[in-house]
Amino acid sequence: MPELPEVQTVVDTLRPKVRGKRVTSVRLNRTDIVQPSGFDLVAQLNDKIIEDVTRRGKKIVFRLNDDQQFYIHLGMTGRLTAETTSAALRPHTHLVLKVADLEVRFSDPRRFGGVFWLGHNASADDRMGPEPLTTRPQQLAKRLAKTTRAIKNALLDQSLIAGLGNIYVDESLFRAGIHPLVPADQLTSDEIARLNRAIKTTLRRAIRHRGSTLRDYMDANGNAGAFQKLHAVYDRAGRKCRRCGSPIERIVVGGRSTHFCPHCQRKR
DNA sequence: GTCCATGTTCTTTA
DNA sequence: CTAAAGAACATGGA
Repeated sequence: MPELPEVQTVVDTLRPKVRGKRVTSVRLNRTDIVQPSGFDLVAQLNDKIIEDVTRRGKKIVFRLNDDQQFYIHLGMTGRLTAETTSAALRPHTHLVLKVADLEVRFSDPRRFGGVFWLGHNASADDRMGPEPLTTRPQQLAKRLAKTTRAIKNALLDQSLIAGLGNIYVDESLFRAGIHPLVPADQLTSDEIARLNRAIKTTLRRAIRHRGSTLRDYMDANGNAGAFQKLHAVYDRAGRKCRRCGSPIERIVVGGRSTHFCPHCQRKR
């Protein structure tokens, strides 16, 4: 559920509710969602002030008043919400922070997400590629030239470019008119310029529509996104291409379902 | 029962 | 040695 636009929307809705506020209690229901394992999250978080909440790739980064940092990754099914104490607790709620009159709750049925302590020294940038909203075409070109993998797989690699996932890679490739199986190092500079632009436009539109809700995603206020209604290819196999009317195809690339228009995204 | 899922990391293969 | 491909993780919905 959570790629860059969804994570950005969570941060945008959570930040005003917690920034500058003190964590007055910490309840950790499952210790195995914390990294490094065995770390005493409760002791380290309790009574700290949340100075800021920001996004890096798909990470939700918290900075505390003692200048320590940690991040929450939502994995596939994670939700991070700020709710009143009386709101019903979702199943699989692993962490609850009391912040002012609200509870910040992290729930995640599949537990692919988690809480990652960075402390003073570790950085949220570790093994992360550039932010796609500010990546320049030449920068993307240089990175793509280093791999023979299909462009679909390359764009999913967070160390190549950070924040894209299965939905927005498919949507961006459609907008750029590039077939998902083209080897990354064979894209022309023209195609890369188009791709770079398509990624930015797609992500900005998705953020404007508060992300895509397919099943689990909601922002910190519990609201679903609306961008799924505007998807051109993702989860639209067999339906008509919005541009040319051809049926959208679904193939499997690197174990992930991949959607594209065989007419608008020709393989060379 | 089967297959599939918005993600990442570890292991195996080439 | 390195890059790429595959398996694994855990749960729930169709």
